[in-house]
Amino acid sequence: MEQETAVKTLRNKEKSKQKFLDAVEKILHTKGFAGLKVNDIARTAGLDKKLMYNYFGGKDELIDEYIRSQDFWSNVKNESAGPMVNDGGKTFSKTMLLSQFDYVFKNKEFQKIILWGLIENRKSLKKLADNREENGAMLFEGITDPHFKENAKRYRAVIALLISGIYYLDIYATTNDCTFCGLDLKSVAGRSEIEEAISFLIDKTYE
Amino acid sequence: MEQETAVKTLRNKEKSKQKFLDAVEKILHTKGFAGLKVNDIARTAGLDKKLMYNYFGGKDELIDEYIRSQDFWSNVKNESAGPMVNDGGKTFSKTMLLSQFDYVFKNKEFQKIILWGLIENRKSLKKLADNREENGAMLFEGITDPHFKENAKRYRAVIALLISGIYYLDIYATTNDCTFCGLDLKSVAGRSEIEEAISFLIDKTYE
DNA sequence: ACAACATATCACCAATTGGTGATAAAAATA
DNA sequence: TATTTTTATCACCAATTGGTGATATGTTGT
Repeated sequence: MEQETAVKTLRNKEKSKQKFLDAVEKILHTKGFAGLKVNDIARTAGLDKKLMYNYFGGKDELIDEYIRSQDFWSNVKNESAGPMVNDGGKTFSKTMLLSQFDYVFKNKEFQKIILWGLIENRKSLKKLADNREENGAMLFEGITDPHFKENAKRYRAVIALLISGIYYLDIYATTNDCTFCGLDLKSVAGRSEIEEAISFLIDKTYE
Repeated sequence: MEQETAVKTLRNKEKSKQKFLDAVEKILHTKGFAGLKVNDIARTAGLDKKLMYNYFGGKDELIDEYIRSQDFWSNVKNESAGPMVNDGGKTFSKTMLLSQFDYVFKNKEFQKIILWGLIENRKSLKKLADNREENGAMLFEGITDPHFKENAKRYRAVIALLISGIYYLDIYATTNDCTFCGLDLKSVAGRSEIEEAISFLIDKTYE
């Protein structure tokens, strides 16, 4: 009995907190971060905004907790952790980049988070960025730096350009109907061109 | 008399309109587009907001006119239109990309405009994008498509990735103190790495 | 059953938002 | 000079914003 009632109470509070987090995601998905107003969040959650202050401390803390709850990078790294052959990270790099290109395109919430990192300077966003850097460091220091030796930094720069380009193109394709460099980034054909270019550039970098 | 003319210009419609446009730029530079509130714009312009409605029709029209007034792409293309050697556009591509990397980093207003294009879907922003596509088409159709022939689209994809990457990295460097792929994008050293990688990738693409 | 506590709602606040009609003040025109 | 038009300011509006104290409702432990 004690356990049952205790769980019940806990579940209610947690359920309400979750409703707020879900509301953030929903608004983020539909209106973008500009639409994240206190009253709207509460209305979307179906709860009084006072609870938001009680449970999270305020809008900013709620948003921070939402961002923290989206552990995008651990998802990504697990997903793309495939066979690790001894080719200096060539296969791994390709797989990672192509996987990112697909993942970011499909995950609109992640797009908003990325965009957010270009506009605002939140702690929680910086933490995500740090997380990304840490994951990247494993690839670089463990595999590609030893392989490229004196050209190690140039390889990092290539990856930086490609990841950035992938982010930008995916977000651009989502919010714009326009082409980019004459390529339709929403069509399978256009996206294939980008994928081939990614693969091509990695190959050339490893030559 | 000259003094009368001076008084004349004190009450000048065009000058007042310009004050509003300047206010948009100033706010865009300091607070970003989220700070573009009607009252703030009027206060920054040092004029009554009513004039904004009289002269432009409203905030949106004012902003559209500001965006239109920033003909970034014609500036860029004139700037980077250097010597056009007969190397299939290799030198031109390099110069253009490196020039962009520098230009966007220094021009914070342009960064905001680019970001804006990833968030909102304004007519005036679409027009800028169309402008960019038109300028690009001249390079592609006139020079690189004939050079790369069946691989023409892959070259376009490479340029798309590099331009996008340049945009993203420049904006990222401005709003974040964090590194990207272990590179400090604010330092001369970090930026040199990116520049070398751009040059390297173009070279490889033309091999 | 009952006190103590957790959960949730409500009414209300001050500040800010976008927006407008009335009107003053200057300039142009007659 | 007197009148009309342009330029600019002011006062005010309704709606929305973020935020809080008082209070109700339900749950738990004794």
